[in-house]
Amino acid sequence: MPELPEVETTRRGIAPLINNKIIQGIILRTAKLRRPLDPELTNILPGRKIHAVERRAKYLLVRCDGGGLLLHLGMSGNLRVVPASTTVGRHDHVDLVFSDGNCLRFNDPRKFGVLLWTVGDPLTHPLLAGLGPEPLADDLTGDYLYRKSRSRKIAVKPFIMDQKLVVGVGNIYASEALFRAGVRPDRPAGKISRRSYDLLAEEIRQVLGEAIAAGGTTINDFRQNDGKPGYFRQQLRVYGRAGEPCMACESRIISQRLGQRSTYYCPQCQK
DNA sequence: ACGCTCTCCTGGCCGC
DNA sequence: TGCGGCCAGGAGAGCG
Repeated sequence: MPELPEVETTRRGIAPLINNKIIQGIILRTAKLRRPLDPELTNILPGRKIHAVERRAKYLLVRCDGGGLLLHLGMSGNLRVVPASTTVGRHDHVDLVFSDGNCLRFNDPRKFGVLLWTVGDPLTHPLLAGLGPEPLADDLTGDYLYRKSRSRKIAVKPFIMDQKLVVGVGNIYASEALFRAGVRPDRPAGKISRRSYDLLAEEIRQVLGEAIAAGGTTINDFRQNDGKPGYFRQQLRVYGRAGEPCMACESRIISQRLGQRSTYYCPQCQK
């Protein structure tokens, strides 16, 4: 589900609803997400106040007194703020309960999510240590991608999805950005020109920005905090469109398996 | 270091 | 209607 735009959409949805709230308790209904949930959370959290909800890569950072919660939505995670008395549904694994009677409810069918407490600044956690630059900041440039890619044989699509290179580009937006930049996803990263990387860096920023503006992309179950889907799906040009005509040239969109992930591209527009 | 595969988990869909 | 197989928005682990 969530790539950077969906995580950012989630952040913007919940931040005003949980900022400055006091945590009264936490309810853990499963022992284990991608990492085991620490039962100590029930002792650590009560009484702490939330100061900010930030995002780094696809992680959400909920800053509190003395530390912060690090949250990753995995493939299928979803966060909503609801009254704590709301009926618990299937896969509602965690409630962060506030003293105002509401709770932040974490639902994750596939249990690929992560939730853990970090002492001090959550940005210093090892999970975040090796991450690449934020694509929406100015530090993602064509020059950077070009330099990092020299002598790399990996296909450019899995290359730009590597969070150590640049964060936030997942399977949907990787295909979309490569289409917009006119680059075939299976080309070796090291063989792509500086000019193409300039374009690609720009298109990554562009497509992520547009997706955030649309509230993210809903394929199956992603929901914004108000329960509405993300509307960017209508603007996808290649993802999920195998066999359909290219919006630019009418060629049939091709689907190909690359690094175990479905990839979509136009054989005419992308070279 | 790099490139590749497997793995965690559940649900939905497709074909038989 | 049931069942097996495959696929799904992520990413860490382990292998050669």
